Formats: sequence, structure tokens, C-alpha cells
Amino acid sequence: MDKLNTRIDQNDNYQSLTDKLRGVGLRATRQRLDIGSLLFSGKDRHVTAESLHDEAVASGMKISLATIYNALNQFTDAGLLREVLIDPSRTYFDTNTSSHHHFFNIDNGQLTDIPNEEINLPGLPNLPEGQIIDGVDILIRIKPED
Amino acid sequence: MDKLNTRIDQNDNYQSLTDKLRGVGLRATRQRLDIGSLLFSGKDRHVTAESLHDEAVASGMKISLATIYNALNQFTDAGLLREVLIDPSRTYFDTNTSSHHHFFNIDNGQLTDIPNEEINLPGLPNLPEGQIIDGVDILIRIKPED
DNA sequence: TTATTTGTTTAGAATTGTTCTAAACTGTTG
DNA sequence: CAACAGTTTAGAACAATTCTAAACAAATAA
Repeated sequence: MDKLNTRIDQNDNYQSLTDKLRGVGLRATRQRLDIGSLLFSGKDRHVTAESLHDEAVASGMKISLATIYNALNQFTDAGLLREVLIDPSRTYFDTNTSSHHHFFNIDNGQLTDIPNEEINLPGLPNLPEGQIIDGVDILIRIKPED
Repeated sequence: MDKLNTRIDQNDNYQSLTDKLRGVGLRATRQRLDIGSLLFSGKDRHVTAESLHDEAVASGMKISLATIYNALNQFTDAGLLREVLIDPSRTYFDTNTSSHHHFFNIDNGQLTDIPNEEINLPGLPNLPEGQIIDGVDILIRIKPED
């Protein structure tokens, strides 16, 4: 009952994950379910391909880095994830796909959501002729005091 | 008088460029002056290492890509340039180092400054305990209407 | 069910943007 | 002008990401 516990829980989760994946037109493969179980387990998360791969490997999942890249990109295309611009050398993905913004701690690389109601652009600037907004990214870089 | 014209103009500009470079503790080498003449010729500019290198080569300057990278990084460290987050796959540099934000046209990759008075965050969100702001980046992604 | 089709995973190669290395070179200072 | 310290460069190295094509697994048809 103890050893099996996580297994059972996983299977439970995998059912709704399966639906989620099918819902966006992706086959519910073992690998996608594994990744999905790490990403969509409730709390919002910020990951890079490598960090997620390390985490998957650490929890005993057998999955290649290429598959992680594929899945992150497919999930993003499907609207299950969002890319966040932080650092020109690495791509970060955010499980919170709703409109919101970020703190980036330049001291330790930590990325945190800014609760949506805590920030807002009141007057958007005039857009160039014939253009419309696709999205707005606000990143507030923070660092330790003194 | 015609053939020489640009040369003379360049020399004029190079004097103030020389001062600018020395002012931030960098030797006024031919390469840095060449790059500087492209970057700091009045209007604000957004470049990548490659775009600047192409431009330099096209205008007959002899300079390696490695030197462009070095110079862009040194200029940035010296506060003569700013990095702009646009695209995780490439680093953009902006000659406008004052606090301002950007439109990024996702259709053609064009980056435009947002005049500073046209945008402002009125209430900054509460910062995490013990942290202070290092900087704020706002990127408005735009695309053609319809 | 099994057979067939189509989508997926994977290791490793390839690509791309960027940094590093160490030798040649150039600006600066005395 | 000599000598030193900083700079440039080609090419190697690196890191993040994508590609390739062969093995494999999910969906579907029979």
C-alpha cells in the first residue's frame, strides 16, 4: 500500500492528463504523460528543457532530452505552456499561460510570477499604424538589497 | 573633395568617439572606432552581433565577428549599450541606454522604441522581501492587423 | 485480435549563437 | 623608440537547440 501509493496516484493523474493531451490533439504517450505529471501537478512552474530533463531523470523517468524539447515546444504550440523571455541564452517555459508577468532575481536566477492584479499598464502606448497587440511581457529584474 | 568627404567626416566623428571610448576606459582602436561610428551616429539603433558585422563588412570595414562580440559586450558593460530581451535565440543590443521599452513586430522581427512618456507602470507590485528593483523590461509584441 | 498506418521517441549528428585560446598585432607610456 | 599591456583574430570549443532516420508505440481498420 506504501510502495504502490505513488504509482496509483500517478495513474489517477494520468487519466486527466490523457484527456488534456488528447484535447489539444496530442497522443498520450508515456513520455508526454511523465513530463505532464511533472509540469501540471497543481502549482505553477518555470522550467527549462534541461532543468525538466534533470528532474525527470532524477525521478526515475526514462526520457531523452530531445523528447523534452519536443514536448515543451508542442505543449507551447498547443497553449499548455508559455515561453518567458528572461535570458538570451536559455528558453524558459511557464505552466501559467494566463496573462501575467514576472520577477527575475538576477542574483540567483529565480523566476516568480507577479500576481496579475498587482501590476497593470493603464494607458497602452499608441501602436504603429496597422498593427495590433499580440502580447505584453513585463519582466522586473530584482536583486538583494545592499 | 567628394571621395574624401566621408573620410573627413569619419575622422571628425572619430575624435568624439575616441573621447567616448577613453571616457569609459577603453582604448580607441580602429575596430572600436569603426563599430562606434556605425552605432553612435545619431539615431538610436538595435543590432545583433551578426547584423552589425554584416553592416561593417558591407561598408568595407575589416573586422572579425569575434571582435564585434567583444566590442558589443564591452560597450554594454561600459554602459554605452543595453541588452534587450526579445528572442531567446539571439542577443539584441540597443544604443538607447535610457529607461524605455519596446515594440517587437513578430511578423518581421522589427524592434522599435516606445517613447518613454507613452508608457508607465503606475503602481509597481510589492517586491519580495529584501529585494530591490534592478530594472524593468516591457516588451509589447505586435503584429499586422487581420 | 492482429495488421496497418501514422505519430512518437531516440541517439547521435548537425546547426547556430556565442565564448575561448593563444599567437600576432597595436595603442600607450616612459 | 622600446617595452608593456591591452586588443584582434582565426579557428577551436561550447552550449542550447533542432534535425535525421531508424526503432517503436498508439490508433485504426479489418
